[in-house]
Amino acid sequence: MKSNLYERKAQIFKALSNPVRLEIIDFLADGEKCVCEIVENLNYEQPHISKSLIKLKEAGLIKDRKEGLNVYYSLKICCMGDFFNCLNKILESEPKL
Amino acid sequence: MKSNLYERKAQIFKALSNPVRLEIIDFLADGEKCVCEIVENLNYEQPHISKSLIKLKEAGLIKDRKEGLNVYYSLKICCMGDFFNCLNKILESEPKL
DNA sequence: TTATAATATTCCATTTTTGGAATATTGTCA
DNA sequence: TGACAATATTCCAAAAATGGAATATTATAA
Repeated sequence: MKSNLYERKAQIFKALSNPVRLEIIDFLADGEKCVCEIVENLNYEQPHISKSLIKLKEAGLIKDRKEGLNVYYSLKICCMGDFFNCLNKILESEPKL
Repeated sequence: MKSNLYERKAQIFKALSNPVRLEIIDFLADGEKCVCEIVENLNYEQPHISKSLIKLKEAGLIKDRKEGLNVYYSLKICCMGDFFNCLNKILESEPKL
């Protein structure tokens, strides 16, 4: 396996290594959302959300679709759900958080 | 879902967000290895490997077992393999790396 | 054209990560 | 005990991430 493949994977995990971005991913698991919906539902400033979305998109984890003034984001990687479910199970049974 | 659960998950992804640590995880997928084997097989300085292992251990991704002078590390999270396989498939079919 | 709503970008100070180099710790054996 | 092998720790400067605040861009509608 090539070194740049590790770099690429590291980029994906780096995009996921932030609580705000994880919360966004979780929210998008419900289906496509526009930025305004994300801003309304999660409690962060709009520029913060916007920057987070861009980082997730650069990593290839989400994709966007423009429609008029709105930009809709949705998940792009299918296997994320399984991994997150597994992590959740492990974390729920963790002795101390 | 609680905020500290996102923090905890972010910690896990942060531990995975580095090419050297991903290479170590890959090497450990083969089974338990001592630090010396890891140092011999991957081309990094021993202190670098040691620090990487500790970060992975703190995140709860690997565990260690001491035996004499040696310390053996092994993977602790089962579902990682599936997710990595899925990521590999996606990355292999990516237009440009 | 102008105002406005939705989203993105820039700037910036603070914190965190990174990886190299030197050194410390620990266990074993003679 | 003393030497040595395996591993961990500390120190440090450079690089990157973080998140707040202000501002810019873009599309639409009046």
